[in-house]
Amino acid sequence: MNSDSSSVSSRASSPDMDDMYLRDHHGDLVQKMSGEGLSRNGSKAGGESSKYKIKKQLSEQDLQQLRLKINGRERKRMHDLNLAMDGLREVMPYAHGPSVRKLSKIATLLLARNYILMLTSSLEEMKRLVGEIYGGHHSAFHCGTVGHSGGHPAHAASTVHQVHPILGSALSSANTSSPLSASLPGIGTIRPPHSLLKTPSAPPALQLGSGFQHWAGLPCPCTICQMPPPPHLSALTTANMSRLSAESKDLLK
DNA sequence: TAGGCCATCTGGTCCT
DNA sequence: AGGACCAGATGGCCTA
Repeated sequence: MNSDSSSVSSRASSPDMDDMYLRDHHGDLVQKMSGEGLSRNGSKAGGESSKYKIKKQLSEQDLQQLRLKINGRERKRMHDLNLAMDGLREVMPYAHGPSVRKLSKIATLLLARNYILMLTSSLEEMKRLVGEIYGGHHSAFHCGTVGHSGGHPAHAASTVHQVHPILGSALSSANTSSPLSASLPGIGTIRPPHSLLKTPSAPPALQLGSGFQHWAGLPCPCTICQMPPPPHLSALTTANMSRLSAESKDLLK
């Protein structure tokens, strides 16, 4: 799961390495506690001196135990943070595989930010376009609503149909040359950081939504789905994805 | 070999 | 008081 743990297995991240770290840092620890370390606390504010008194009452062994306990907590906290970071990497539109180097933390965060911005921009643009095309009489997301699905067995039976078929076809389209790509101002404002992503190979094309199926081959009974989708919509999201992919490539340089 | 990335330790600060 | 969070320091590993 945690790819870091495998690559870092030789490091001291494994719990059974605590002893080694105790030995490695033991000298430093003892030196700080018996010498300059504690007196440094005492030289601070009055509150610190009280702490110093409390600490001084503890035996050296107790202090070591306390230090180990604190270190362990901190280690666990950082491991949890790394797990969350791995979870973020998993949902990023980025190639995952043994041949691809893992995104660094900063690259993951920056790419995630760009991704969110891109999705937000795409969503707003799609809402606007659907509003323009259908005059706002028919919500673009009606198929997922309870009210609309009530009378249609296909709607009730299908749990795959989470987005409007038009959006689904847009998501699954392979066309990358769209005039709409130029009409997405938010996309153009997304700027990749420089030289933060590195990989031996370029990331594959993004294929979000490629698994979408329109009613599993059945025609959607609603009025919108019986209309042919506007041709320019078919490439909407793919264009955005291509943009994001290009940005990812820039990040990978 | 330099630089990037990372894990860990450590002390300080804030919060409950 | 104890725990969570944070930032600085340190050292190891890896790559260009």
